[in-house]
Amino acid sequence: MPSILHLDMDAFFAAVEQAAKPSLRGKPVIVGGLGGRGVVSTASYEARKFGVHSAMPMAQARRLCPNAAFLTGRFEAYRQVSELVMGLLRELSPLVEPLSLDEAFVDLEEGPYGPSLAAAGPVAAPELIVAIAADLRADITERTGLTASVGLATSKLMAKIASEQAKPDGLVLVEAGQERAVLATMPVRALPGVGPATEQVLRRVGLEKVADLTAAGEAELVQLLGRSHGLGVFQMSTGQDDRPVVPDRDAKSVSVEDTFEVDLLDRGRVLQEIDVLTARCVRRLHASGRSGRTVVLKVRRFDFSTLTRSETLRAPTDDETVIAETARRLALQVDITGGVRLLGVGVSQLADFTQEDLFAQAEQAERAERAAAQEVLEEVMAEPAPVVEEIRHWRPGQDVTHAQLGPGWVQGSGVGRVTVRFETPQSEIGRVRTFAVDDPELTPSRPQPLRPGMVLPDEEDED
DNA sequence: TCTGGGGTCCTAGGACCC
DNA sequence: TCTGGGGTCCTAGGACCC
Repeated sequence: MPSILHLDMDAFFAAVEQAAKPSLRGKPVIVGGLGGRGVVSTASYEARKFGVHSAMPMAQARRLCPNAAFLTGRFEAYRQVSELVMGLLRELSPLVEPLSLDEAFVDLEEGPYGPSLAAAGPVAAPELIVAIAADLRADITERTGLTASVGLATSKLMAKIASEQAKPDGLVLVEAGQERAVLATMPVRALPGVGPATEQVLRRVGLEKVADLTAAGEAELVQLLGRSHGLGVFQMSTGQDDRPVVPDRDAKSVSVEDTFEVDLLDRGRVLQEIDVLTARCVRRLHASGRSGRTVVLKVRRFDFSTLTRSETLRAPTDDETVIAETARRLALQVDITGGVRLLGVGVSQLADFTQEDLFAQAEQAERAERAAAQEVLEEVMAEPAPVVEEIRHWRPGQDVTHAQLGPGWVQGSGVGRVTVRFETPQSEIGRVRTFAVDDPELTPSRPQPLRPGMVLPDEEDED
């Protein structure tokens, strides 16, 4: 009996922007990194008509759809909506497994509708579950103004494939027993876990449709893709998937990274940026109340070649100094000739406690070991850090409030000016005004709720 | 047109231990 | 003495997902 639901919000980030900004409704909206090296995070359906899609370089998106609104992400707003939606899902079952801000699995069998579903029998159960899902979709739209697509099936695999088929703003049920028939004619890429590399391997031997995979058999797929992946792909091709819906999965790593507008050329700058990244990483670590034992440094060079260097400490830590020193030490092992495009700092092997003096002695010992390496660092770091000029910069899409004119959002800025449109989710299309970038009456602000009564999650969730 | 940021899982080799 | 076999940990890289 189908009891797994997969929910996917339609063009989520872009849809939140359109809900929040009346002037953008019905217009192409593109959310992503706006710098020279940015990529598209989400494109609204209006923008997709121009060929714009996720992960596309922003420069290309601008050429394809020059009249779109280009906005940076407002994750606080997305998180608000996400929490509301996840809350609605949890009313259907305790078994809710979020995959991202805009996607989740739900196992309805374990929720209040479970008994009715079990009792309904093969004919009535599908009708009941479709009714439940239809209510859910209506609920989401009423509470957020956004649309969601839903897939219903007997497994996570099929529910996810069904929701993909349902997009946008739809609902698809795969009835029990129909799994293989639904999959058979789909391209292999439709299977989650089959990406460009796997697709190529399969295509080389003439496997293009999911039915081809089943026909090829387990042994051949294992040969082509390795044991784990091969088995998985074969199982999926037959529509078999008994993975449970698992709520509250703990994160296994915390990491931050930054791509620079211009490649970093000297090691001093690299080390400096590592400190900045470490501070951000540690903030997130603290917020989650955890500590980690392995420190990972990621470096992407000018030619896009990417490498990682890691070091496992004797005990978990959440100490910024320890993590920064470890990451710096790792950085000294990397050849940066030609320039560094991206740096990342991460922590894995997370432990569930916040470190107090439990491991203080171990830390002491490590400090001693590090002293020598530190001396080397000091030399490299001898040059003074350039003063970062603290100019307030306004990013398109950002929420602001004007002391007289109230809430609005940044449409654009440049040559000392910032343009703001004064509108809110409930207002009419607002008017545009231009200010000096340092106008004291203009301040950044928190997102407006999409609906009057919409509950705001706690502020300190940060980052 | 040069390619984000946050993750997960898997593989494989070498160290190390019994 | 001329060569094991398994288990676990660490490190690095790659595929994939949203």
